[in-house]
Amino acid sequence: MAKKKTSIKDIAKALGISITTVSFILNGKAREKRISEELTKKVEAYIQQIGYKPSHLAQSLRLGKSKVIVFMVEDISNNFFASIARLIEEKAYKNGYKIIYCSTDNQPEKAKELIATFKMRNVDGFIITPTPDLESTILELLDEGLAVVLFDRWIPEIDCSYVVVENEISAFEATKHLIQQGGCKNIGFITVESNQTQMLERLKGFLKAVEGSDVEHTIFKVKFHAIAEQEASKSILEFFKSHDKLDGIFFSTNYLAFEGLQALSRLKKKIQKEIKVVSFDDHYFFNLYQPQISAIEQPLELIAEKLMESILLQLDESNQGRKFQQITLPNMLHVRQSSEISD
Amino acid sequence: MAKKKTSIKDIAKALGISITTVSFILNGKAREKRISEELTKKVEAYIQQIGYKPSHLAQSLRLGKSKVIVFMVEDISNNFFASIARLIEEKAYKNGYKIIYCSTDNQPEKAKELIATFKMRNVDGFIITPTPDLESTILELLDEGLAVVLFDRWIPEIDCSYVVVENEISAFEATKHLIQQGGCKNIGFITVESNQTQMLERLKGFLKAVEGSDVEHTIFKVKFHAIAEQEASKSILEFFKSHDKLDGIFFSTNYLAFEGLQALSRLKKKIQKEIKVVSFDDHYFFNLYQPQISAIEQPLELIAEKLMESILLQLDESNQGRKFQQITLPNMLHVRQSSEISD
DNA sequence: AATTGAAGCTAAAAGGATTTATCAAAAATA
DNA sequence: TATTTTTGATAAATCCTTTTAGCTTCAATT
Repeated sequence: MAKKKTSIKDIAKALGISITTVSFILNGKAREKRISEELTKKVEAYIQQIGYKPSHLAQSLRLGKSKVIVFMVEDISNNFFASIARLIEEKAYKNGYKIIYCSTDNQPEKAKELIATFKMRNVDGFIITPTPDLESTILELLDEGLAVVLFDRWIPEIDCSYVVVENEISAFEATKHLIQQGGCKNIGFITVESNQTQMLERLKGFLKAVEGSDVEHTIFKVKFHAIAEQEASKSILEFFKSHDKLDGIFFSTNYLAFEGLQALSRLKKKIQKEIKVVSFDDHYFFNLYQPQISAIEQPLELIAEKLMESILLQLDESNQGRKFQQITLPNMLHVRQSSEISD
Repeated sequence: MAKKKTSIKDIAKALGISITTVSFILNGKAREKRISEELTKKVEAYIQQIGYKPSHLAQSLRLGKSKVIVFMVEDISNNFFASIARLIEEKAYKNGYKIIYCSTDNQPEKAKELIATFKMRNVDGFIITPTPDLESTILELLDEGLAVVLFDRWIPEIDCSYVVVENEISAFEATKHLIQQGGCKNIGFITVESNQTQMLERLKGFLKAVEGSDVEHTIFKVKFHAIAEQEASKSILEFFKSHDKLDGIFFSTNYLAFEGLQALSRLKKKIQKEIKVVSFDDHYFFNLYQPQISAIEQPLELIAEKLMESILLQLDESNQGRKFQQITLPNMLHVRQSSEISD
């Protein structure tokens, strides 16, 4: 088995020419390096015939570029991240890059360790949803000339590329919608206890909308351990029990909404009739659920596109000068039954 | 920026010894190669101090192993595959392997192209959900000594490792359940038009259960283009309209069920009261839906575990001889409201 | 005839590791 | 004392490319 791969050396030997010549031809430098057209054709034909492909490993070693991008997210099995993974995949392959994924679980130590292992693998770039406490590590990456793009959340202290969405504005608008179209007078905002920028921005948008009005509001932050131990539902249930005056709920992300929906159904609360609901991060099921749940959709394709555009820009050797892009994309509120006046 | 990485050469020079010695010590061969304890300690201390890590690229080139496993699935954004991705990730990293993912969309050409690109990247192994028409490509991989494990579906013609689940038995049991506990007399089986082994096995199990009884049944295969173009829901709706006598439905996979649920809700069919429902591939949402949907859960953790076990076995150099494992795991039927007698 | 220039191709270094074969000095044996 | 063994370390080949610097040969110029 395992017949050993043919190398550029074998080709040179077979044709009785030098390795250098073959390499030049392979890299399309035949003209530039004045290799005769005749020889060029002959070599190309031979390469074609035996189906030779250069070793990426050797190329990487020589060139110091591995053509690998790391996609480091909080949890690759999460629908949002998996969808982005799917979308960046094609663009990466089209540009000759491969993608290695990994999940941090939002744990700084894990993220740092992963980054360290990848660095010694000579990867070229990182697409990252940063965990807390990651500034110095990311600064190091940038310092070493690696391509970095943050997404979903970002780090205010660091000047680098990122792709995020208009969290504050969208949360503001969705809250306004709950008030104006939904007629809510007492809204609960359910979020996670964490300092992730995207969550803080959503909260900020909510507060802005609610504070300018005569609407009452309550903020509930689900404890981190509750999410980890899948007790979020119970925790949210307790919250609802002790706040039965609420006539509107804003979930800061879809997995909280899922837990919340379960809690509401257990309490026999009638969504839409008794309580309006809207969630950040649209999901297939929001359409399927009865009643359908209003939600803010992030522009996945656009995010993926911008992510790749941004990282490829940094990886592009020919391009010099400032390469950082800071992109904030608009979302789209899907108004469904859960936040409309019931008839 | 980008201060160049220190190499083993630098270490040798700094300590005034040879590269060979450093390499031996790095690889824990100091004793075997009779390097004095004194020197060994000195070198180790220095390595520790400057935080040197060997270049994986150079190692890979030299050793012909890249420590990379390809995870090639139908669609990485699919919840099932993304979950497996998440689970194998840790085990891979723990064993020094990295995982590159890619999606085939079940297209043979795409799969072949991807495999070709990865081969020239010197990856060590493949975890694959095979598309149709992939026998020869996979045989080539095996022939070249690469580690291969198929999962989800397999290729009967090829003798190699795979990890699948008891599709037929579980489908049989779930159908029996519909008949016996659900009291169904006329069951529809909704599946995709495809020859994927797992789908055929599920159908087989269904037929076996239904043919031994006096229960009527109808098979409906959603056309491939309908799924691709997101017209599955419409197509299923039509099916339901033309088969309004059905009192039970078996969905061969969860995404068909989601579409089917939408169709049923549009038809105002009361699940549980008028029609029992069960689906293959359990999903978080089945618990959340009202009524909760009965479903067959695949043992994700176990699948992931066996996948890694099986591929690591093949990658293990020390182990020789037969290395193929053919594993079939049992599923678990979660009986929920949708298939129970309504009270 | 001597010099210059271009055309066409190649030797060899570099990139960072592993490993085989070898060597010098010290210790053990005859 | 002469010979063999052991100890401790290393030079150099190898993995497969890319790329710099250089080497012929032949034609053109002075």
